[in-house]
Amino acid sequence: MHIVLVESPTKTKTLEKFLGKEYKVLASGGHVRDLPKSKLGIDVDSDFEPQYVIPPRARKNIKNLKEEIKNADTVYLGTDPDREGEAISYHLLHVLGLKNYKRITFNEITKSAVEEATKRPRDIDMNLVDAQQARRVLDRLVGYKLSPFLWKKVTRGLSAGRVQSAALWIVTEREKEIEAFKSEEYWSINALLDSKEGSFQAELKERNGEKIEKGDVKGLPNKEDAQRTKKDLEKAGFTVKSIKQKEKKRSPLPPFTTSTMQQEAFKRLRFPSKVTMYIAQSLYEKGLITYHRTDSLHLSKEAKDLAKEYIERNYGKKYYKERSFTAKGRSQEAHEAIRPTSLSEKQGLKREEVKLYDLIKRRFLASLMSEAVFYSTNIEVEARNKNEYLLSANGSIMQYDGFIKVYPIKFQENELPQVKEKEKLEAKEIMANQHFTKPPARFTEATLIKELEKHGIGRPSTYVPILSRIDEKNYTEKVDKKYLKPTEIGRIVSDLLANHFPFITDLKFTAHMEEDLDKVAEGKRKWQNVIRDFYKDFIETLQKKEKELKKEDLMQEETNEKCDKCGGEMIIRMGKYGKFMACKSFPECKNTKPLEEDEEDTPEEEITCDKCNAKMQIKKSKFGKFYGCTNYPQCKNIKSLEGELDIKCPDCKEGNVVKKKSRKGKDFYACDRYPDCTFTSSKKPSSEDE
DNA sequence: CAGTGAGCGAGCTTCCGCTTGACTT
Repeated sequence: MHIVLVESPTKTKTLEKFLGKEYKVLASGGHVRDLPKSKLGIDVDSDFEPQYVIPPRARKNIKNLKEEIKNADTVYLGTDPDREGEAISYHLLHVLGLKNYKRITFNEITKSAVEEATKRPRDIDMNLVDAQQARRVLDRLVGYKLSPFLWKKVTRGLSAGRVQSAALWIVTEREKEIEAFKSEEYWSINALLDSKEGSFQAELKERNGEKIEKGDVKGLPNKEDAQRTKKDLEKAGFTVKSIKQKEKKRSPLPPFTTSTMQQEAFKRLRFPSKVTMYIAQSLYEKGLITYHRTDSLHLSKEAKDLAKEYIERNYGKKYYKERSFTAKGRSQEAHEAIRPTSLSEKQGLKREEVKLYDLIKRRFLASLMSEAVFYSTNIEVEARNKNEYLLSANGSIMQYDGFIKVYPIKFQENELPQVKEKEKLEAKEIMANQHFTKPPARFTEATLIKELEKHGIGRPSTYVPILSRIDEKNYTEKVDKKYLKPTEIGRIVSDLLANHFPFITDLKFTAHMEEDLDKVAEGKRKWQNVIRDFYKDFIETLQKKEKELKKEDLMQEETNEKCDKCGGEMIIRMGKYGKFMACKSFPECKNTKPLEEDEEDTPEEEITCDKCNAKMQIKKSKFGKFYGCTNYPQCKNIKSLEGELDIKCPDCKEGNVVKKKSRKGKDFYACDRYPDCTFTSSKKPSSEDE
């Protein structure tokens, strides 16, 4: 009897089928040995010797494995073929005290791949294991040294780490960009032009040989300029200058990785990353898709055959196109891309599972289908009056759908009339439109993951935990249930780290680390030397900053308030949820109180409650701000903040129209006499409409 | 497309990357 050890329990049954009765397949369930949770667990004075322990979670399984291997002839270590997988094998070897073992790897769970693997066993690659150890030790040193620094200098319970702090910094910097952004006005001009064959729209591109670009304030910066140009164009003569036509091909996107699956599932299905991964896990356990935590784009021969047969049968031969995908960057290629394991109809799936499965299937099929072909036309139009102008119109028609048949994408079809060169055109209408440049958008879960992946920060198995982390620590919050915004404490932590430990917010740090780890994996460097190089500078700045930075300077502000318990001074301190006022003589006096509301939250003029005549105050709720009676909870009267729309309700003619937010966060307009009047509208009713 | 309001914080916290089942009442 031989035993094969793998990482995921869901693989064991399939493998047993392939390997036959001589083999029993068991799972480690991830890592089986790690640094202790309660202390650093690294002897920094003794060549960074790690002190590994078996985490409580793994104890039971290890006990079971020990029992199982007792009468095994050979133990095959079949963990994933990457850095972490190699380390898991190494730890299994030690924990189980294996003598008779062989290391085998396979990139896909097919009979041939697995049989091949057992024929070619090798030894454990200690260089690869060392690269993992270096990664682990570095992350531990950074996390377990910087977090306590934050406890001392800011407030208890905070955390910092190579990955989470980079993520937080990205969110914080974007917020600063948005705050610093100054919106600028610009105008665009479009002409509706008549030709013999029909009319089309062209956009103004040049004036007297000077380019007018969207958002380029030098072009048409204001209404005056736009109106003057519009007037000039209205009396201008228009001529077709040139017509360019060409075929444009559009290629399908590669099949899903964890990251792109999360992005598309959010875009197309509105699934948060966590939900996507939960559903994917279930599909994987049912054997319907390949492994869902992967950064590989690889498709096996079996996968391509599957797609070929399906595409040719359902859409025709010319729709199939064989392609090979390789991930750019640093994919560890332990698995395939995410794809369906078969293409037969699936039954008994939950509604959400169907949706995600369908998306995965379409994306996979599309990746092996032919390009879509568009016929695109560009018409340039000259105009002349007081000034000379150049306008341009783009048309595009899909000639052949190709992959778009199964994976619809957004594109605009626009057919232009068959004009001829030098043809005179007539302007039916000249339209001047006002625009404003927009600030960059806040990150969503999906776009933040994309950004992290771009810099090689984090792994497929950690994308969701990273998001949870910065959320649980109250470093970020969601705006409109979707956009990430740093909280006050998030900003303080991000700025502190960026100012004093710039390596951690340097997005290239991880990439450099990976280069070093590669050298370790190739046997060109000792892992301890990589760590030592980093640690020397790190611990030096840490010690320097410990002395230099005083919590008082960072966090405490004086106030004019007196403590109403002991009469002492009140100061502003920092907690997990932001600033608050506390008595200076803590811990003798434990008095605290919240800070005054922001000025914008106190009404400009006094509002009195029309039920009990008490004052009303601005309150916040999950649905936004509103006026609440200060007599609460005795008087529960409330008023809407945005009563100043000055539009009478078209239904009851008594109440005022107010803007509200639905549970889903969408704006709508309603009567403020609700529930007496139940008028609603998604658009703003006009005031003249009486 | 329909409701609304806190008040805590200040001695044992914390990392990243693998992987899922759950000691008992």
